[in-house]
Amino acid sequence: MSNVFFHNTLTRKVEPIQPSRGNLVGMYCCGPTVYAQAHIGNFRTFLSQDVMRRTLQIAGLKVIHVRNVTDVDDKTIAKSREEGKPLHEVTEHWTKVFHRDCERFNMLKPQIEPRATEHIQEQIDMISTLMDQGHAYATDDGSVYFRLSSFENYGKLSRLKERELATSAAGSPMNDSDEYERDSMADFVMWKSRKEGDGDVFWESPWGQGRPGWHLECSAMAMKYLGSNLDIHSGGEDLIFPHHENEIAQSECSCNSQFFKYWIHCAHLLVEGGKMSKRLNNFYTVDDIEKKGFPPVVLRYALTSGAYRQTINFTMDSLHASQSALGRLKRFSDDILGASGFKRAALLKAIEKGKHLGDDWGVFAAAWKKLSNDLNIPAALGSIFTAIKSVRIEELDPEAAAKYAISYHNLIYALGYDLDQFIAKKVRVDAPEEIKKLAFERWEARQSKDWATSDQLRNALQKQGWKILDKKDGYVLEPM
RNA sequence: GGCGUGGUAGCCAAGUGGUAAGGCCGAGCUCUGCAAAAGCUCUAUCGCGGGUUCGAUUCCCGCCCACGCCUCCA
Repeated sequence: MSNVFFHNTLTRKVEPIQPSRGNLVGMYCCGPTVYAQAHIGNFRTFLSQDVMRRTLQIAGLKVIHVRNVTDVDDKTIAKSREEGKPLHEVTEHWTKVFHRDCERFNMLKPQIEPRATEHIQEQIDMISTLMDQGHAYATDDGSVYFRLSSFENYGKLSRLKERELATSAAGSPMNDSDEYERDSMADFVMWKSRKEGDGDVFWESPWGQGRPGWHLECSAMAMKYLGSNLDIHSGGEDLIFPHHENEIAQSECSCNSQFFKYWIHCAHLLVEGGKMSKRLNNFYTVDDIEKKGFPPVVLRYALTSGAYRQTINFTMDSLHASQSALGRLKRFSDDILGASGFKRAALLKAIEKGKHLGDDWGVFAAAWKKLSNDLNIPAALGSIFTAIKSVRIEELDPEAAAKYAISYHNLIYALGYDLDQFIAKKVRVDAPEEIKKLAFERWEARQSKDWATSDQLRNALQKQGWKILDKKDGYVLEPM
């Protein structure tokens, strides 16, 4: 039994994570649809999953992380037609952008990143199995639907009753659609027959040309890569219904056993109090935030510092607050590393390689307890700041400092903050010669105790956007 | 209409049946030639009205407000 607890949507309870095989945890995350750059709301979820994985790792578990790339669906096809480019060209491009963004966020790479278009056969096979069992049926146009009435457990995740499905959302396209000949309005599509709008995007199947429905890819790929480690499945809360519900239906019918034990869902992100939308001009990507002067690590802090099951409200204020708070975390890191003789990169590498602490958390025990209890990051951060305040670094010998450094950096690793990126932001801008010259002149004036000249030069520098920080034996220039 | 979440200090945000973590901002102090930076200290009675209880912010009932979902969506 591990000492990590997560909230399971299936049971609506916080449960200890118990892998199905040894200490190996299979974790499947619904990944991006690659038709545009992922926005910060998408990343809120991906970052939570990253912290989840890191936390499991720190707890001593080995995680197999699978995150799919949806590279064929209505949106990707629409985009490719709009741009007049082949589908794979569009999806390749946005996949690369996604990977670059993940890297800048310091996210761990999933060991496996399967793409929908590379698993068409697996998906067709799954449909065939379901057809054979009577769980699916083909329509005259060559589409295949899942027969909802054939799966009595349908709705167990979202707790929707089947009859609510057909009657809810009055006036929605689902209800007045007469395009499909389904047995029941709630039946969902697994194979979509080729339409004119699909262009040259289609595959051959026993039911004719077409393409897989969206829900199918996750079922097929999760089974393929985590067949015997169906532990954690996670995604945004909007996926609970219908996506995950449909995945469960397909998968459990096709293999006759439980499809994933723990379902973990991340709440959405609001921007300035409302839903993010292009129309309101509050639709941000990492690039947008960086252009405003905040490195990805600051954005990471802002996006993860709320509890993952709670809606968070993203604002510019929250970025400023994140930056200041992160500064404190970084300074403690610098100081404790200095006292212990460790180097940050090397220490984090060792932690990543599996040198986890066990129970020896010292003053950081409370923080770890909160983090491992359903990823209560805000509470964990609170404990970290309290702990930091209690440590008198100047009184520590290197051995004691090393203990603090190790436990502290285990938490930093779990939270995934790239503190070096934070430093880099300040140093990134090298001062122009002219500014350096002024600063040097000021330093000389100070040396000769010419305070008037010194203050005058400091003002001049400030006017040009440069802050000067005096040190014991010199000074540092910072852009303001 | 159905489902759900939330209303805690200027802002953000944890939490608990016994008189409220933390962060940001602000103020004061220390340091400094003065500043800046940094460090330390300080700042709430938990939407409203009832009820249960020795005692509720935390449990129950009602109300008000905000937001989200029910169609594609992290």
